[in-house]
Amino acid sequence: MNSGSHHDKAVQLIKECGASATAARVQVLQLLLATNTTASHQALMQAATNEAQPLDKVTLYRVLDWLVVRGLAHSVTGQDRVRRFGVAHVHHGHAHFECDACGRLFCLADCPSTQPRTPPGFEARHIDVTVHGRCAECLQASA
Amino acid sequence: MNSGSHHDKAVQLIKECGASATAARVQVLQLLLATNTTASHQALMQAATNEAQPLDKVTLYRVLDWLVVRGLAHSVTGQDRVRRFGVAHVHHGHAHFECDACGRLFCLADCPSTQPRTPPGFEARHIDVTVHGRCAECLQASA
DNA sequence: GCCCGAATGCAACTTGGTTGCATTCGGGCC
DNA sequence: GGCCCGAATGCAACCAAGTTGCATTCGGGC
Repeated sequence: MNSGSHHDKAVQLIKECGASATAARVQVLQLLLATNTTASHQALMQAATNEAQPLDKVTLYRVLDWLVVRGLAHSVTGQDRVRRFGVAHVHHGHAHFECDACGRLFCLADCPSTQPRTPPGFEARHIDVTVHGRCAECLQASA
Repeated sequence: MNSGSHHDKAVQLIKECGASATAARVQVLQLLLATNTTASHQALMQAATNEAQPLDKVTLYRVLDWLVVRGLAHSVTGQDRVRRFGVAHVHHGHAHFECDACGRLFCLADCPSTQPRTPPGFEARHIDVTVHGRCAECLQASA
């Protein structure tokens, strides 16, 4: 994991929003860039602590909110009621894979999903597709 | 709302599981039958209280769990981290509509959605489609 | 009527998340 | 360089959803 380049990338992305790249923002975005799935608040706290850069849970919540509002991150709520965050890529028909065993969420390549009919009077904004099952890791672990 | 028939229907459904139709179970299932969308734990508590049949929150959680396990109800977690429950119908490709304004979940008729490719080593069990937008009520309210 | 397991109710607790407020940071201005 | 002001941070207290442990009650079989 090339954390140096993630650091630079993070700073760049934040600067592009016209905001100052504070330590907390850079750190969180860097952690998100370093994961290829999505990370829960808890996991991010842990990761920050492991890097000897512990950050306040409130700051983390606020930074995550900020990143989501700015469109740099996106959040998804799993069946376990836990929100998970990932870096945002431009995506349409964005699908997720949720592992029923470990609860982690993975982003899937875009999929050509047809929109179901909505009842009359309802306005559809976007459609969210989640595939449930077991991730490779959990499958191996249980084998 | 014909609550008498809902009561009988509830008793019947529970009996069909070979379980005793206790007051709490009948009441909760009856409430679920009476709603055509889904109801949160909180809404059910409120409804029970309104009917002068208040029930303990723990009992409600346990009854809901029981109903889900027995296949009489199903639960869905919304973006607001709140689980909502509805009566279960047999459905494949079952889609939901989640109102971004009021957070309520509606069941949509089955939809012919194509399953996205999963990464190698992943096992897909089922696919969950949720349409986001505004429900008729919230649209009217904001107009 | 008695017994036993299942169902219920209460209280205490855990977890994910929020709010309020005081402090610190950092960048523009003199 | 020093000052000022708003934004960002950190702490503590709080809240809501959900869970756990345990004592009590219900209800059906004997």
